[in-house]
Amino acid sequence: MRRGSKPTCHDLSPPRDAHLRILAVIRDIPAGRVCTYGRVAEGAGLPGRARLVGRILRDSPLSFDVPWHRVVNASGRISERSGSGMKDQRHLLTAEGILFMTEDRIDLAEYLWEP
DNA sequence: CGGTTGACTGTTT
DNA sequence: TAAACAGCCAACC
Repeated sequence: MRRGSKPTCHDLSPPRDAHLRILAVIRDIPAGRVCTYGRVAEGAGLPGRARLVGRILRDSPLSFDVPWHRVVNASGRISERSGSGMKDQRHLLTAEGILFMTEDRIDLAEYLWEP
């Protein structure tokens, strides 16, 4: 390896590393449970950055490999987005045995998983 | 380089 | 219970 000069990908933590940690946390959410954006961020060592979690699920192609549908907002609702993946998310959660408390709300007291 | 945006959240009306 | 507000910060003009 060339000694020199170039910083490499293992030095400190570029934003990129934060993305991977967030995806790693989401990957650990067990079936039949959910986690909130804020808790995922916290579990990744990034307190207060819930929006970053949402951004990554929206932008990163790697999000296809994690149970993205188990991430809901702090109100126990599915966050709105440009497309209509919302209905799919609800269907996936229901298929895992999660029951909705009301038309659009999940009971976090029962299903919330914490990293 | 500065303003806008947004799969968010806790607090305050 | 619900809406409005303020704080948040990386990505994107």
